Amino acid sequence: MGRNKIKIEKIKNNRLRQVTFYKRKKGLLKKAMELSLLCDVKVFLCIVDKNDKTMIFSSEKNIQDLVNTFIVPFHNSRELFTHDDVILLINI
Amino acid sequence: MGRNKIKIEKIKNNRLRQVTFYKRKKGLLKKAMELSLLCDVKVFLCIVDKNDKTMIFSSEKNIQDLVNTFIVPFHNSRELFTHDDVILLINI
DNA sequence: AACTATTGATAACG
DNA sequence: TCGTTATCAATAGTT
Repeated sequence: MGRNKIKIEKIKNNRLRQVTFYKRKKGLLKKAMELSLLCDVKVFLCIVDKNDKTMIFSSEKNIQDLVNTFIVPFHNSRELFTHDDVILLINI
Repeated sequence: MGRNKIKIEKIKNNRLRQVTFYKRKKGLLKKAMELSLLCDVKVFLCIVDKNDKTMIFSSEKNIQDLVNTFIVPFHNSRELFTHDDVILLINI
């Protein structure tokens, strides 16, 4: 989308990559929130940039709920996707 | 988007909610993958539905990287957003 | 599961 | 980091 279509690979230009990060992070955050509200599911999103600045979205307000829901079951989860898995799933 | 604009609140019709979940989960997964690739950042996404079925996307393939990156720093993260925070941020 | 009309997200620019 | 705009992408309702 936008003025041109871009390839999904690391954006080499530093400034451009930062701008895209700023915008898409916001977009992803919004989508995560919408999914949890619309579909009444729990969503946890964590983004870590190169400076180790960490951004977390959690649909669970209570910190203990958060740990119980997302951290504990993590070790025995049923679906774990990598980049390649997503590409297969989305049929790009 | 789509044929109509919808309110961001729990979809009451069960079948419709399931269909929307299927579509939007896929969309969110794609956006998460794209962000991590385009901007070279680490992304971790976890969705838990009402049946406790858990879906995880992680940009980190190595399980230890995953734990080090997303689980350990979680307890001292700098930005933690709730639904309301996102609404303020996105200016809906 | 497909289709498609329509809204939403965003690449380039400022 | 943020606003604007042209354009592509995601998806709500339909079939």
